[in-house]
Amino acid sequence: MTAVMWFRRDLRLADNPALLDAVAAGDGRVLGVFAVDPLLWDRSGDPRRDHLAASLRSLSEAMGGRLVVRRGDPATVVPALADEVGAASVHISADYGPYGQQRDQEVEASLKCPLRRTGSPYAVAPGRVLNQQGRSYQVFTPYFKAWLAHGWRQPVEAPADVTWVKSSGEELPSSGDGAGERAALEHWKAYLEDVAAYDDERDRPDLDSTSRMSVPLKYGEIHPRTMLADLARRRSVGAEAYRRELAWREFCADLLARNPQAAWKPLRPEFDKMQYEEPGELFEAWCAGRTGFPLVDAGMRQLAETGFVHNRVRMVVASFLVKDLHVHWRFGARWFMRSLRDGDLASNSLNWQWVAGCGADAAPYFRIFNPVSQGQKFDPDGEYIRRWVPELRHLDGKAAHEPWRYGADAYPAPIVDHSEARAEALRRYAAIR
DNA sequence: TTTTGAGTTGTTCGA
DNA sequence: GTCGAACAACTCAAA
Repeated sequence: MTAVMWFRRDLRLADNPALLDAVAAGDGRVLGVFAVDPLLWDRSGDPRRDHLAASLRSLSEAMGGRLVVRRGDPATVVPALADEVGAASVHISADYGPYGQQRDQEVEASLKCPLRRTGSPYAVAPGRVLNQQGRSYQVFTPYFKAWLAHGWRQPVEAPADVTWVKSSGEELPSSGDGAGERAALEHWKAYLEDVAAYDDERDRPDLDSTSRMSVPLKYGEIHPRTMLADLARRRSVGAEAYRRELAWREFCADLLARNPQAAWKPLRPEFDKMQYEEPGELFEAWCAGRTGFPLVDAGMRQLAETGFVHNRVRMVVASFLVKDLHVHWRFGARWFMRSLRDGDLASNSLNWQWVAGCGADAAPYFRIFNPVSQGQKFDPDGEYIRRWVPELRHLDGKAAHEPWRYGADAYPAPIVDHSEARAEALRRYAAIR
């Protein structure tokens, strides 16, 4: 017999229980497939497409070049391959996103053999952490405590003996540098040496001392269970703080699984009445990094140039769009999803909602980031600004955060008055209460 | 059953 | 310059 392992966002061989099940079901003979879904591919920006292609290349190399990549609707591609090899079963790691759940049901309906779900991209699958009433949590801290108490299994090894079954498929790009399971593990092991400093330094975009694990996690090049096992061996405040961030990722996935509409609609219904501006010139200035606020522009340019933005800066640019420009968060969320290499629907949408004040355990409406003071606080020497905004490289130290005081002809003037914009945001929030 | 205290990331204002 | 208060409303768990 042969089993099919349908890879999606679990592009690794180690710590992959679904793959172990496929190997067992196929008695060692497994056909590994990745279906390039045009619906998802066309919606992704270049950074995600590039990374996915490179990661598939890396996975295929680890499989002796036998990963079968086919382009097309998974509901056609996967059953066709299963027929081709007379598969006993098709194996997946469960997807809890709104699109993925529907797609998997359609594939299941088209298959002649069973679709077996084993594991998920999370240490604790969405829907497993429940309060005493048997419902999902709306507040992070109690969720976190229950998540810790729930616990997770230990990582599992890569399968020892697999005969990867051949079939025809698309050519993969030749370069897989920096992507894939091996790169993810090497990067993670190196980062672990610094995780103790995470608590103190993670908010500093100039130091760039975050783990950068969002991309490997997005594609499942590593499983969070592997990371949690490593963190458990390191008792430090930094390791504890890092574990909390992994739990936030799972909290977001849990919320989205239970509220599929939360991808683009506010969780709190009163926000349907919130007054927003249509995205126009100001929105375009935000996208392009030409708002005249150095920290906002540095972040948006880092995003455009690299497909990544430091976490602290993501909050600042998001707050600026929603609370200074009064544009609906979904436009920002959509821009992020197109631009980010690590773009994950659950983390992206729920964190935008958190900033906008309409999500679960959301930031209070009166918490409005001041882009200048955030810059002075978290980029004290202005280095992050000078790295991404060349027009301001002539300004020393903190002066880079207030170019209007020190002169910078090539740089735009602020497109709004922050103090007035803040007051307006507070008025609009008051109106829906 | 009811009450109480606590809860990711901030800013401004006035003493 | 430093410091505390105010800026809501609601969920959840413990008492």
